[in-house]
Amino acid sequence: MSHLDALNEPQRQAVLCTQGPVMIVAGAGSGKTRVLTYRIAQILQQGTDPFQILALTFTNKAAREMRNRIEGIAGQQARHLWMGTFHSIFARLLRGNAEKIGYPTHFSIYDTEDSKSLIKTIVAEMQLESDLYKAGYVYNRISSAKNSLIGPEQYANSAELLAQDASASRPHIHQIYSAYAQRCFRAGAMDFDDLLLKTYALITEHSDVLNRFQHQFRYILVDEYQDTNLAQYRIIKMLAAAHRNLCVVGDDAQSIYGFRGANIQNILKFKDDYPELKTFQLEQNYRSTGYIVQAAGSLIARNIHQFEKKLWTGNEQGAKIRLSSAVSDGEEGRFIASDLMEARLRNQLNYSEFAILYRTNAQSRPLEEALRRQNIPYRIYGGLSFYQRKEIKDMLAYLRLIVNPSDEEALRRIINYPTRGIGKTTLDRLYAWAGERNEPIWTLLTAMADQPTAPQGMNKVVDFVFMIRGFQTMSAREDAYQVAQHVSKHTGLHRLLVEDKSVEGISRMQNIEELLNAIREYTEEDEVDPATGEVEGRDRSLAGFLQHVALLTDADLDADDENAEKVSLMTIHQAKGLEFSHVYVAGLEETLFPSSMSMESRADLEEERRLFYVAITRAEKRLTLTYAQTRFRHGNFLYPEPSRFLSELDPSCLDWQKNSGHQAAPPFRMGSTITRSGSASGHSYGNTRAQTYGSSNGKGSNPYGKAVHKPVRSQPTPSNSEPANLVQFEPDDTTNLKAGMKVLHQRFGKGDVLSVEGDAPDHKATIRFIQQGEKIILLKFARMKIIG
DNA sequence: TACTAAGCTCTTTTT
DNA sequence: GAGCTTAGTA
Repeated sequence: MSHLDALNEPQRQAVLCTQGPVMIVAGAGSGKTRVLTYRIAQILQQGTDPFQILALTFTNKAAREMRNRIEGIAGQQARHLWMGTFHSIFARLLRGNAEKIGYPTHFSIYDTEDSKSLIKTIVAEMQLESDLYKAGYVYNRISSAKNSLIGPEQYANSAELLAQDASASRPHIHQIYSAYAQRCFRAGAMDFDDLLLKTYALITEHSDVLNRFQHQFRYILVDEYQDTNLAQYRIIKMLAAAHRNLCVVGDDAQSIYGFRGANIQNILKFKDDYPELKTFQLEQNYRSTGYIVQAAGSLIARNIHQFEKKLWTGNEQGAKIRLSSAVSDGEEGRFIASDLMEARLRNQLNYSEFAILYRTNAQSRPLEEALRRQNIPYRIYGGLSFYQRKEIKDMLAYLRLIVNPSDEEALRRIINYPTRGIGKTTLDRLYAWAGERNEPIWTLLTAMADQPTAPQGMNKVVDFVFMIRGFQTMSAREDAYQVAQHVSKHTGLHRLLVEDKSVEGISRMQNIEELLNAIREYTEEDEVDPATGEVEGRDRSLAGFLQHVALLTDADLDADDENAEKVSLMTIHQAKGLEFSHVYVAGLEETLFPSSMSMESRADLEEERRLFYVAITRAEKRLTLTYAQTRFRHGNFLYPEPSRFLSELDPSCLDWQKNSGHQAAPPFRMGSTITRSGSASGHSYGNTRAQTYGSSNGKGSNPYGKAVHKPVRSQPTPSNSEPANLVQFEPDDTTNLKAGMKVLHQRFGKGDVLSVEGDAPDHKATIRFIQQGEKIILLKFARMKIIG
């Protein structure tokens, strides 16, 4: 048992105590993954069949990493562990028992986009006001109901929920929910939440199934237990009921998924369910330097709802946490980029040892711009994932339809794409018929196709049916790659993309090719499927691939890219579980972090604080916090205060950078300062009244384009920081950036200095600038579409 | 029916 | 800034 030497005493105990209910409270950086892997290895060494061990994580990445590490200790048998995300493991359990709850074996999995699209059609069909019943809102409502195991009937019978909806003047949510559930069922489709909800239904309604699982899984381990919701909690509890060898690992201080239904009480109250529980606390942080651990501790101590614990480290004290303010979001990016560059050269570091973290995905843009300008390679996580791109979803929709022709979202997507003359009126008729009979549209379509002559106006539709049927016959014989390639050619999808010679078109084509490659690799390689945990007897059919792909996320895509020399950019949520030598956290501003949506309730604010805690504890050696005094968001300039969280950190851990060198940007460059301070240093603008130049559409007095006045939200303290004469200038499509600048010159006189960094002559531009006396200060231009 | 341009909205985190 | 809707045209 020599490998256990690598563990400290609490870790060792947690590993060796394999029997009965166990809770491991593992502080940030305390070696949680290590304990989990050694524990599983330990259970295997006691002679347990890997098939009897169930290990649940929240991300494929965590599962994959753990499997690899266990394989390193315990060898090949690690491949047969039931290890994966809640969603993928439950999907696998559901596949095997789908018919018991009335679903086809190859049920589809709707992603958020599919779900919202379906909700939108239902709202339209029910003739409800689409402003009130916005898809996102309704989806969240339904999702949180499902996460609390509330089905449509229970929803309709819950006085509390109905009252909530009524007071939000959206009384029809329960009807939408009911229709939505019906339509998903009719389509043989489950959304993400259904994977939990239906698993729960399966094991509560079919005791034989529950029994089988209960006896199969002698050992159950759950990672990130603080992020489980009610559905997950109940399912785990039922599965563990026979053997009671349940081990949960988590850190209440890192519970950051409340918005997704995660209930921190699951970990705080875990002992109530298991009185014989053994608890192990891992409090020694191996990851970070002293100041970082201390600052993190001082922050999280402000939260009331948590376990009593003291995180400590034996590591050296290290450097203090640096705190820096920038004049604008662009300046913030430039500061980070140049600081990063300098630190890298001075300390001989690899780019991959740096991460830039932020609260919202939208913050990545100015950061990316700054990095590109300095030629710093970066990898950005999140945003549009590969599998959410339009062309990929189109292709997948064909494949989904082949496997499950009832899948109405897939059908809707591609029945007329590429266009084949099946227009809106035709579709409306089909939907109406299907609705009347409550049958999948496909049933209707095949009925039409099997008649000797097609009904009026349905010839094209019948052609479509025969095409899909042809694909189906093929997929019975060939593997996924063959089918996909055939589909790409015979639907016209391929031709459509090849003909598009624009930059976007070419990249779309490349994406399709990448998808085909991924499919081929899937059919050939022998690696463990991270989404299903299967390797031998792996399903190489189309159905297998779709199952595999439905639950992948962006973070899973290019695992081989992981060691590339690139700076990582991601939201803090995505950074959970990761660590970096040098970390920047950008955008520490009130209303952004904490988010304005989380400032109402104490619980929400505590979650934001935990999120900041997660951000801080990602850093090993050096942590830099930044905020901007001006932020351009969604077409408006904001003037946020520094985040309250900054003042919650133990000041003895902080090193305030006195705005060194970054206070006053040189004039006439993008991102120039907009502050109008009454004091000595600032600029003074004579005219504070907003002006609008030009008229609309090039047809009026201004032949070059139009200018739109944007109302400016001023700071509560009106004494400073209010931009004067903010104008947005939008050249029309015949005007490129240079021409746009020329227009500005003409309008404001030759003496005015106006320039942009870089050159983008092929781009349509949105230009924002202010007039300062006789001068124009360019604040920002944003590249838009490339002109033909 | 298909395509394009213009207009409007809203602003968090994700398996 | 992007996604979606609407209006207008071929």
